[in-house]
Amino acid sequence: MKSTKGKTNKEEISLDVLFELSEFFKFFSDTTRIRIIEILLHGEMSVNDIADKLKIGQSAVSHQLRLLRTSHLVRPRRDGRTVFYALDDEHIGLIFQTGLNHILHKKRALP
Amino acid sequence: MKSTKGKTNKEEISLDVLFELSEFFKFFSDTTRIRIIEILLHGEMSVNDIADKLKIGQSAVSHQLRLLRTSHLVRPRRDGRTVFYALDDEHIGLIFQTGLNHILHKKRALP
DNA sequence: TGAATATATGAACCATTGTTCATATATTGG
DNA sequence: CCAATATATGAACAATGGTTCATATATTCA
Repeated sequence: MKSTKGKTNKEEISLDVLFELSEFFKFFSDTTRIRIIEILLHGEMSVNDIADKLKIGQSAVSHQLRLLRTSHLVRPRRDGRTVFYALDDEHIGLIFQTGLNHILHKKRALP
Repeated sequence: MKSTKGKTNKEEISLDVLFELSEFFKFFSDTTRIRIIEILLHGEMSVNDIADKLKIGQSAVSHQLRLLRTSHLVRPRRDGRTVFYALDDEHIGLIFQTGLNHILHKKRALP
């Protein structure tokens, strides 16, 4: 058998892919980053505005944005001296929402 | 307005929930843990068998399992001296698969 | 009960990571 | 060009996290 695309299957998942997968989830596993992601789900925003909104340093935000940018989760758009960041990956919202649903369902004790 | 359950909405998400969400994604953000989770997606398995299969120490596996058990992601079942672990949360498969699909799509350059 | 086997746990250790501080780079308006 | 503003970046630091080692606990079988 070769490939049963989609759905849950019992095929072997390579170590490489599992590693990438854990690396991918890492982006969502930090409070600052997930707050940034949540903000960007509503639309693009400048670095300073993000920092102000989260009440954390500009540098911290910039460092995290670099991480996300390097991995193509966010995309910068320069307008004059301000840089606006937006989500660069359509799947991010889905991952975020899937996790969020889990948390909320658990909280409300809904199976 | 009170609550628009489900789907994507633009309601405020509390800091607490965002924190919990990042904590939840943390379980998937380590190679060892995600490999354990992947194994358990196929069904329950004993601690030693997991360690053997992953070729890592029994202690390391046990430590990670405790973490997952404490957070109710896995559930132990004792049979004699061996303890079998199984996934204890129906949403785990969904999260895993959602992330996996993202990785695979990205790899195959399918938008 | 005592040896053997399976799992759990605590402490120590090293690596990773997120923040801060200082500073560099970039852009605009005067 | 110069001052002001916005963002980026490197180094240092503290905290967190995952593994290992040694040992404890639990269970079965002879």
